[in-house]
Amino acid sequence: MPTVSVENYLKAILHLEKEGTDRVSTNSVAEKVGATPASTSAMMARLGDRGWVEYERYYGVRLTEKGHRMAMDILRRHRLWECFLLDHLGFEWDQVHDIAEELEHVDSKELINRLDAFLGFPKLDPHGDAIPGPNGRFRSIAARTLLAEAPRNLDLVVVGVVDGGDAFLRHLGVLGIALGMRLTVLERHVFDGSLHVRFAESDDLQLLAPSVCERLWVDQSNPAPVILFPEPESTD
Amino acid sequence: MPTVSVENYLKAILHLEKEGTDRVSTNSVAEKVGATPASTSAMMARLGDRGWVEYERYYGVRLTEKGHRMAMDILRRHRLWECFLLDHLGFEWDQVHDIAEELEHVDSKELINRLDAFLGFPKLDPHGDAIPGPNGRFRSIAARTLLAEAPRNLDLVVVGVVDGGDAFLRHLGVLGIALGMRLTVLERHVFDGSLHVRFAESDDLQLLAPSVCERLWVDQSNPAPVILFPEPESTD
DNA sequence: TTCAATTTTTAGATATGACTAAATATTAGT
DNA sequence: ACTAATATTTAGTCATATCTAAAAATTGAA
Repeated sequence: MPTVSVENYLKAILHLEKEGTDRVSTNSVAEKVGATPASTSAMMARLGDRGWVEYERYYGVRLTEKGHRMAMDILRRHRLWECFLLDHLGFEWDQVHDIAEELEHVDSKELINRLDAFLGFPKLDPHGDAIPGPNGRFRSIAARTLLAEAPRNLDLVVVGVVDGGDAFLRHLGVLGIALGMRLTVLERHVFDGSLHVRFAESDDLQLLAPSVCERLWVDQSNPAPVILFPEPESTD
Repeated sequence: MPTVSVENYLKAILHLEKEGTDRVSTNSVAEKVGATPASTSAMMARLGDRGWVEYERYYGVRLTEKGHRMAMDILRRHRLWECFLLDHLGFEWDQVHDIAEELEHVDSKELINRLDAFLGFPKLDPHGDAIPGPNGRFRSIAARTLLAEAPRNLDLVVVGVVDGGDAFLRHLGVLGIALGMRLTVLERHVFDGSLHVRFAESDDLQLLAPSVCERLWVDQSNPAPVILFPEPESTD
């Protein structure tokens, strides 16, 4: 059973891995959790001993399967609590993060699964980020979603356009977007709903206007398998 | 800002003080929190240094005003979470305690006040125990409540009977209960709603049947002052 | 490819909170 | 009032998690 501190480090590593780097450096983790590199170095060694990360001195860490599951579970708890705080307690956007940061460490599978049900099994939190399911994987999004409504950090494929008119198709050409291209939503901007998107093939970053996002159908390019029965509780 | 451990000790001391003892012994606290007397001794000294208890070596502790407020606040958080778990997440009675025990340590006045509002400002938790208000005092119960519905651990007075018939009044005589007597509900038994009650004047313990509790009006004998505006946040 | 800059780790302290074992204070019983 | 039983504290360790300062490894630039 991990301590609060351990959970914070695992969460930080998960977030950094999502930013693309294969291995995560000690310094970047230190900065993320707000600790010194020295403390972080010690913690990385402990995480390695417990089998949550692969740690090679001087070369950073990578989450193991076990560590990844654990970090996804923390993310799940965090995002479900955010939903609750916003939808049911009437908190504002900017207030929820810190409180969810504390609630996420309350450890009870039963509690979180019931909270999930209470909230209606949401797929997205109020920031538009995907909420992992009880199996520690992101839930499949419905086949064919508008890009404007797709969760962040999922591998997506462009599968269609809403508006087949010439003007829009030409505009897509200008942007270099075509059917079948794979992409990931990195950031959803609150101001107007425009998206920062990374294209997998070219590794290009683009800012897409809402007018575009609302006219593109996307699907998951490697949907997680559907799990009918939850996995047995882990024993650690 | 107290640690989780400190909060657990304060809570234990509050509970033990409610059992009547003026000063609480180190061993009883140790047993309550599940630590050794040695660890507890060290903790009592720390709590004393921080001004949460008056601690005299070998003679036990007593909560200070500050410590009492803090402990009442923990109790408030615990009982509000219990309400939430039972009423909204569909937990069973016996499952809620352990989870509430974790949730109670999440420290955010804002969160708890909003949860309170979400739950409709309940006066009693599902065990029939009183829930402290945001000012750290038990809320006044409505003038004249049925004894059957009164919170535990409050100083009450018998102010009337529902059924003025001879048979009931004679029965009250047999039990030695009269108007004006002061009493406290110690325990509400889930089985049939019967109550263990302590009479203040005689210090007598009695088990009252539901048929009696449902026919007696009680009121608080020393109602807490009504606080219209919450106290300013404490600075420690 | 060598050496200076950067990153990361080690060494050595500190604080909290827990433990066991030993010492000491209080209390009850005669 | 004295002693045996009980309660409590002290002394000495340990584990976690943090820090600063110093040492060592890696990286990058000439």
